Formats: sequence, C-alpha cells, structure tokens
Amino acid sequence: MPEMPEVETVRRTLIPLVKGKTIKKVTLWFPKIVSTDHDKFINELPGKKIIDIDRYAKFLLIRLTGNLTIVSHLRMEGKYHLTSVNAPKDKHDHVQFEFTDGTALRYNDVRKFGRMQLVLTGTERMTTGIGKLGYEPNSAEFTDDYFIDSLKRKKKNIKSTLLDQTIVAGLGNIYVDEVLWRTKIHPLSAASKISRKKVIELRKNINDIISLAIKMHGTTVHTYLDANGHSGGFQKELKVYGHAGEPCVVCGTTLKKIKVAGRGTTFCPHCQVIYK
DNA sequence: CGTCCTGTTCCACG
DNA sequence: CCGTGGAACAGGAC
Repeated sequence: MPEMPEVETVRRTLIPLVKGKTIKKVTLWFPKIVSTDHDKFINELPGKKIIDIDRYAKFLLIRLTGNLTIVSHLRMEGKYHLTSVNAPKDKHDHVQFEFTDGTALRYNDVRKFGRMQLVLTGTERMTTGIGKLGYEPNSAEFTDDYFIDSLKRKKKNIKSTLLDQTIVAGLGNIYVDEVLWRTKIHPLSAASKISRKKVIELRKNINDIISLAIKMHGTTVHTYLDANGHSGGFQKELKVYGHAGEPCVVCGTTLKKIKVAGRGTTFCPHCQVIYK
C-alpha cells in the first residue's frame, strides 16, 4: 500500500521520466479513475507540458502548464509506468497520457481504487481531499505542542487516530503499526490518555521511521513498485507488520494480530502498554 | 464460491 | 454542525 514514503519514491522516480514532456492525447480506459469532469480531462490536457511533480502526504500533484494540476491518489495499488505508445495495454492499465515524443505514461491499478482530479493549480486544498489533511511528518508545523494538543482532543484510540490523516497525514496501516511498536504504545490506547512524554517520543518515531523509509525507497509488502518498477527496501526493517505469530525482536513474546478500525493490526502484547 | 484485505470517501448516527 | 464508525468501492489470494 503506498503510504507517504512510497508516494515520495514514486514522485522522485517519476520526475525524470516525464518532466518536460508535452501531452498529446489522454485515454481513459476506465473513466471512473478520474473523479472530475471527463471531457475536460480529455480535452484540456493535450498541449500541456509537465513542469514538475509535488506531493502532499499521499497525494501526488502533477504540475502542468496552463495553471493546471492533476491531483493523483494511488490508494492501495495504483502505479505509474512509462511505455511506448504502442506497447500492449495491460489488463489493469486504466489511464494513458500519450506524449509528443512517442512515449506514454500509464496509470495501472488492480483494485481501481485510485483517483485523479484535474484542478486549477493553487486550489488543491479547496477542491480535493488534501483540504482535510493534518500536517506531514517532519514538517515545521508538526510540533510536539501541536501533536500533544491534537491528541488530547481525540476520543478515539491511537491507531484509528493516526490512520485518519487529520492530525498527521501520510501514515497508513504499515507505518502506524511500526511507530506504535517502536514507541511501545498499544494500538487500542485512548489517544487522549497517552502521556506527554510518550507523545513526544511518538512524534520523534513517526518522523524517524518516515525519513528512514523514504531513504530506503519505501516498503514493498504486497505489490508496491516505484515508477521504474523497482521494489522498496524498508520491508526488511519491519518489526511487526506482516510478522504476526512471530516472536517480538525485543522481548520474544509472540506478536498478536487484532482488528482495529477495521484494519489488521499487529502488536506486541508485552512491550506495548495500553493507556486508558 | 465465500471471505478477507485495504485508503479514502461518503453517509448515517448520536 | 461535528466527531465517529461503518459501508462501499474492486478484484486477487486463499
């Protein structure tokens, strides 16, 4: 599942493949991927050049000339890859951006959950899900005081809180399990009851784990690949996610898997303390 | 064949 | 109106 480190890796690998290219034609093989007006998407993009690609949390922002931005969310299995225009279409290729140089950027998504929106550059926060997001890990705004205050107000458990993106945006199921294990906080702990000291530690671990995962080009556990088709490297560093039933590397207790907020959640019943 | 899985959005509820 | 929780989405794995 692409979370912030994987999306950042896609951004970095995609830029050299498409920056400076001019779109010649757009094909929507599965139109539902585009959640803004389809005619506009098909008619306004030809002639526009890709200037750059930005990112906020798990959203990619493909910057185009003409003051346009394609906001792209990969959801669970979305991928981009560059091919020749003539390459046979994969069963799960859903959108194609054909360039004037004969290459094409294709969006491939087995689950078809990913979404793209065409918006005016600068209006992203108003017109897409980005508006509801909290601050990013490692951003200047994501401070101890902000995090302590925000968690105090929450009535949910810490796992649901970190997954919901409204306080800190970019973590998904994998990194939430990892940061909670590293901070020794039980996923069902009440977000508002975690001590000040542990919240500070949690913020540091979120920042550290996200930074390290970006450095290692993300995590490939199911099907995630970057724009060059390469796997990530952080899966080797995972201590709990995908390791249910195995011994905790710190204390040897068997890691347990439960469901929290409808998500599979792996944790160490011995190391991770419940605050309630 | 039925169930599970999964990020975000949408909707219902209190 | 707001926070919360659960369904919906889609299809491959088991």
